[in-house]
Amino acid sequence: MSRKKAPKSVVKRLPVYLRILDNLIRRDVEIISSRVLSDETGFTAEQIRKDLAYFGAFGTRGTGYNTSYLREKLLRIIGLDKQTKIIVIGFGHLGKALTRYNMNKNPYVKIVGAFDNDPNELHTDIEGLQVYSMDKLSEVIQKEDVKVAILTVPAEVAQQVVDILVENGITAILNFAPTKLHTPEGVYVHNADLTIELQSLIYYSQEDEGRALKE
Amino acid sequence: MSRKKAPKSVVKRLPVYLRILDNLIRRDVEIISSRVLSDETGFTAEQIRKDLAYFGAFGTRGTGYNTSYLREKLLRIIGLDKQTKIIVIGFGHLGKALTRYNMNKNPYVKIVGAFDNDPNELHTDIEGLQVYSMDKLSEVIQKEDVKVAILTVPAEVAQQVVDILVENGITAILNFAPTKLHTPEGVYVHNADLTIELQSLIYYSQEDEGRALKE
DNA sequence: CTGATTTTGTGAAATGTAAAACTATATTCA
DNA sequence: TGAATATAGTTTTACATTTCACAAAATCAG
Repeated sequence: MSRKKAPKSVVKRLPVYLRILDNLIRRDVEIISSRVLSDETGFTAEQIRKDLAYFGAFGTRGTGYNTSYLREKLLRIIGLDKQTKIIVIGFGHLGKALTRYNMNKNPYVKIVGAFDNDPNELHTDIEGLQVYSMDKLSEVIQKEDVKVAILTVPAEVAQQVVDILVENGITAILNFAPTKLHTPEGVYVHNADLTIELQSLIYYSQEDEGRALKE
Repeated sequence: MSRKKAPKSVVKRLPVYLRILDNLIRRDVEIISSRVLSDETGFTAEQIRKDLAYFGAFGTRGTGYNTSYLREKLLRIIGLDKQTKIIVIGFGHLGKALTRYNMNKNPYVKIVGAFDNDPNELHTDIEGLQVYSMDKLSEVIQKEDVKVAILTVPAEVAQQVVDILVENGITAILNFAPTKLHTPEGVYVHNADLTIELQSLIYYSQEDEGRALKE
């Protein structure tokens, strides 16, 4: 039976389920119900079951889900069953912090290179990390067959860098540059614009949301 | 005439409009149509008009929007007409990078303090920034009357820190800790979980999204 | 000044997403 | 063994958001 394409909102929840499963397995929990997953994640049990149903039937009625089995399935669905190669472009403070973060906390990905224009940034104290000058970008992407890039360059040069990325086969970009990127069909961009996150947060920080009303 | 509460999706777009307006004003553009705003933002013109309609009628039919006027209105709606005080909790690499980023790029906010447990992190080369030990948290929040916090502490201590934040009147949290936070009604949490962003990106990086289908 | 044009603002329709209700299947225990 | 219980999977309903279509208002051309 054929299923519909999973909406973005569903895909965003899969890594949350995965993380919870990792925690449960570490605590030797073998079976978990959608009800308990609901408590752990904050999503409703119905939603969790529905989300998983986009990809198959992984549970046992009357019992629940086997944590290890469901984890394996999720890894495969998300695409983490094989290690994903990633590059970081823009190696300022943010780029460095993100690189460190992922190398320490994210076993499913491997950062195969960082890139910066500024020669001062071309050496690093991060162990096992190759830092290249920007003109090595095409070469490394092709040689390592990289599909995913994290972008932390200044807004002014972001589009120009993205054009190179796309040209060399990058298909997904996590964009921290505060600008809209233009990409062809088939290249997925997720904007992680910290200024926008913060500003929308400030909206909600004000008790007087009544300013949104007029009479 | 009374308007409905603006949905989250609308609030998330307001800062995008604001950024475009800032750029236009810098280029001395005085009038802008929803059509051109659409080109700049990637959102449809209808959506932009509808978004703005949640808060009032700011344009002139037949002409468009006055950039300076709309900017003033948006600043007021978002809550950026007065400078917002912010604290950063967790002053590791990510906390430092975010602090620097906001101090350099975000004129609408002021970071009034950073906090960390580790004494090594309590001095900084960031000019004009106060770094405190964690036990000063309550005191500073109350003295400065802070409402917004950026959280970059380890997952294990995140909830415990959040409890202190809430207790002292913080109403909005930008959470980078990879864990679900429990907060009372009225406290807004935005999760900026970089691992989850990256993993959902990897899902889309795979040409074969057909794995989402079964036959 | 009048008709054509532009562009906003808004009610209605369509779409997408989440929640609820229901059905099917497995387990447990008397 | 079989009734009661638990829980996944599916269908239906409700809700939220976006898109569409058009009326209202301003501008412009002659």
